[in-house]
Amino acid sequence: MAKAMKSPPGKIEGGKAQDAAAEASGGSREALIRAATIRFGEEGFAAAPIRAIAADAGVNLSLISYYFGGKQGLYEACARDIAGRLSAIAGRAILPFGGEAAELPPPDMALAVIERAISAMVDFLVRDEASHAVTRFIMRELGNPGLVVDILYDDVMHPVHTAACRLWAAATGGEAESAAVKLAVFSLIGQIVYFRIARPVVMRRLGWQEMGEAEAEAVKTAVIANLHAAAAAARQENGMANS
Amino acid sequence: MAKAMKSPPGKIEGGKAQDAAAEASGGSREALIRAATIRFGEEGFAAAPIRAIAADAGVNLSLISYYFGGKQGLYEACARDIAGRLSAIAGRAILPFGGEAAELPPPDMALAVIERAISAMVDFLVRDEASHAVTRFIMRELGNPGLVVDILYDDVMHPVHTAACRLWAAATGGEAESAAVKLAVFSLIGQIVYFRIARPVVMRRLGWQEMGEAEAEAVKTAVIANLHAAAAAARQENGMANS
DNA sequence: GACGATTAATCAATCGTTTGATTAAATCAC
DNA sequence: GTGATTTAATCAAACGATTGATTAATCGTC
Repeated sequence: MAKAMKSPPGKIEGGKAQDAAAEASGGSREALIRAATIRFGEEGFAAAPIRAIAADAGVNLSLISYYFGGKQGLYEACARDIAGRLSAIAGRAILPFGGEAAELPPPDMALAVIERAISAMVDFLVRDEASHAVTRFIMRELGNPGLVVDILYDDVMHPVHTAACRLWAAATGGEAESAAVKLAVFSLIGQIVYFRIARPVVMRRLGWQEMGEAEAEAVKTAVIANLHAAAAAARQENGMANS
Repeated sequence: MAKAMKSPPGKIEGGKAQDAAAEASGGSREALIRAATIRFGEEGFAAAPIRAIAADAGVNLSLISYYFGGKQGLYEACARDIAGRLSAIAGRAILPFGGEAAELPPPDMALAVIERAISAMVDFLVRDEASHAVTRFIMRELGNPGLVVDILYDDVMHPVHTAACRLWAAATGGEAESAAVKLAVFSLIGQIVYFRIARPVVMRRLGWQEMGEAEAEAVKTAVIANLHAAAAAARQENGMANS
């Protein structure tokens, strides 16, 4: 079905903060991905008209077919872009301490690394407004697991989760690849993700008017308290002394 | 905008398991809600064509306008239907023990009630295939908080969460309406919900081929372990002796 | 036969895609 | 180097399909 499409026009255009329109020459491809990620994230694939995306990007409608072969191709390009960005963030944040090549720290240090990772994850997911579209993009895909989930899993979720499991095992004395450890780590991640997904509900129930620094700090405190409680229980289970 | 629409045709038709088509006479309204909940849940509002919904329900397209005033009205009817069903389930499961009218049980009993609620929630959310569409319906709405979220919050989430907070406070000695207790309860709920949302990722990482009884049991074990760990820590924090 | 329920037929609007033309840049021939 | 030729990038316009909604006629029942 999809016709052959042209390869990207050389320039990658990394840091410039130019959101609304493509530059005078080139950059249309990047502008489309930027605009489409927001639209797709906010409205979903079907509800986001390519005319609106093209208008947001400040380029002509036809360039979507030209560069990506169609709406579907643009969607997949957004997914790959998100996977790349998240992979870069995760690679910087946790892989140096829990990755396969990394030498694992002693228990209390491992716990501190996890604690810092939780803090960063809360800041990104719960506070950063720029993550809204990305989060919803991913959640929508998780509902229809397909190629995009494959990419996200292989590039981001699996390496990050594996590294976190190694750190958790180092902190509590378990076996990094055991089901119990994997599920414990998923539970921790789940708490954070939930505070993102159910944000409107949480804010209403807590009487919060905004999700600012103080509110994010309260969320961190709660999750980190659970982290320490679970770690203490796991250490006891594994016959490891609590510090 | 929405024209006046007809009120429902008497019969409510509760238990009959007749999914694909409306009954010989009447029941078109209920068949539409049933079919639409699945379509909207799986594909989202914009991506679900009313022609497909009508075909699934085995009724004529025009009946959507006739009964609900249009596609939007059908969507809201689905939301109210979901809120009603969830409210019934929750009312049966936790409100009798933690509701405002209920006399709170002693600490260990309160913990046991929470444990049972978690078990039921995992069975419903993670295992029951019929909950897929409902879950995704709700998550989509949480992304665009509006009238539907208002209904769900008031009818289901707020009463359930409040009851759970009362039970948690009874179990650990905290203050039921304190921010710490509310966040602790949200954390517990979040873990369960996450295992539903990220099911494909969890299954892949754990090497699970299906989400059967054994797998659900493993999830329960992990979440309940966190429950007890968090409760023990909270009791210590509040100067309450652990049993 | 009157009225609520249901139907087929049709409406205008919007969708994603394709087309053909135009411009700017790169490549080639000499 | 310079003019000719090819390629890449962009655009406005139009196409056919599908969308949600509406209409007027028909059915079935009391």
